[in-house]
Amino acid sequence: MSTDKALEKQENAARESAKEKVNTHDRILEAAIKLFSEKGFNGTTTKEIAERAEVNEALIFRHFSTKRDLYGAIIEKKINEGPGIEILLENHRDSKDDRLIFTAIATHMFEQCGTDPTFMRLLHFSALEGHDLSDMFFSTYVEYVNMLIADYIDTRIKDGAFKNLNPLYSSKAFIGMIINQIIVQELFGEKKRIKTNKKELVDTFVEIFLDGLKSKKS
Amino acid sequence: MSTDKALEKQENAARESAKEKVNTHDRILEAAIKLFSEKGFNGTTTKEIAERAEVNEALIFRHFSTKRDLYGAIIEKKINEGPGIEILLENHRDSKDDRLIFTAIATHMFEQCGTDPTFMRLLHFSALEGHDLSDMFFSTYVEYVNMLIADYIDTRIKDGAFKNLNPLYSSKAFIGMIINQIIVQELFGEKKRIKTNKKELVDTFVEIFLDGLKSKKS
DNA sequence: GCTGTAAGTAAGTAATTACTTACAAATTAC
DNA sequence: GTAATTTGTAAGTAATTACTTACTTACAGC
Repeated sequence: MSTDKALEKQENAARESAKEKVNTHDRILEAAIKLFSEKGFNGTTTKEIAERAEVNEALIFRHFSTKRDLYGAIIEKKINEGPGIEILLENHRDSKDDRLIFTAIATHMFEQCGTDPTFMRLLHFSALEGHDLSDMFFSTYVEYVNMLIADYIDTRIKDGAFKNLNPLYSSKAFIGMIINQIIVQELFGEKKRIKTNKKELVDTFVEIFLDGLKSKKS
Repeated sequence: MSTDKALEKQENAARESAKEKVNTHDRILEAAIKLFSEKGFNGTTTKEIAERAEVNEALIFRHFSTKRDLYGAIIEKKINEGPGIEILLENHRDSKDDRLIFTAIATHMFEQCGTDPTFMRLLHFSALEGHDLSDMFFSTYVEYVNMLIADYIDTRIKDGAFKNLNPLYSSKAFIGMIINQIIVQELFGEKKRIKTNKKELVDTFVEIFLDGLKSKKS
């Protein structure tokens, strides 16, 4: 019996250390991210979140005073993660290999959204449902990335490599191609119905974009 | 007094005929479209709809057996309205004036979404919230328009005017530029924060797209 | 061992939800 | 004119919602 009890205690300790490592706070956050991204703020109940996090519902309100607070914490967390596209541009900026750079950007965005489809949904839900932090969410990702790319295009115009088009609008053209494809795939479920050759798609986008931008001289 | 009463009756009749012309059914639909597009399915209550439509809440359930039914009716209505882009293509198809055609398409899409911003929001909400008819909604608009444009591009490739790129992916590139801009404007509220020169934007998009597609010979 | 604090829980609350019912008024059919 | 049918309404229902409360358990510091 004493061995039984000792074993049980050991097991409990092990389970607890494993469970406690991923603490309650994070478990709630994780569950909420999943659910909010699937069904939006209004479509998700605190009861569901509690069940998914395997946590008593009352605990949610110890950690986050309000459901909206929890939502805000999630958006803030995602904002702090950042887009992670700067590195790509920084790494290849000096090479001035436009095809390489824009292919890398497109591929990166597709991969990021492919591995974490919750993100796009969360971003869109927050915009549609009009969350307070939605603007920050948006400017951290959409506007920021837009600015980075516009900046690169601007230098290439000054190099004489690109036509003298509005760099911001040109950037929007490129991002638009990619983001819209991601939206169509992830939000509207095209992914499940139509098979897309991602490499050919990216190549087509980059080809059109670069040939569209290149100055006539070249 | 009799004149008063007669006048009152006349007024009532006039008001009623004016109000009845826009019958209860349509008033409910109209109010629901507005609200669902603003706050989504889960964010909208039947009480709100009734208030906005100036109709007793119970009447909603006489006309639509369920809240979800009402939502379905709205989507179906929007589906039947159609995108209205075929005419543009049909009108200019034989001119083979690519710049004219694609400028017309872009302008048309911007204008349509600018005058009825409810539509884009409704489309997105239905996709995110996973409504049954969302797929049809999507294929009627997004896939259909995509196909029309891909078709035109295909003929231009066969004319030797465009490079031999995948027509569907090329079409996606063009639509992506525009739709993403509309989403950013209407859903994420860029419209209110940043002033965009719509003409320059459209010209930039068309310039990039066409020069990107044009075969080298020309 | 005792005490103060944090973690966890079961039960409940008031408000809101989609939807119903039972009834009155108006309109139409004959 | 009256019967039938449609149109409108006030009040209610059961279920669900976000959030609370009052209580127990686990653990840390001394």
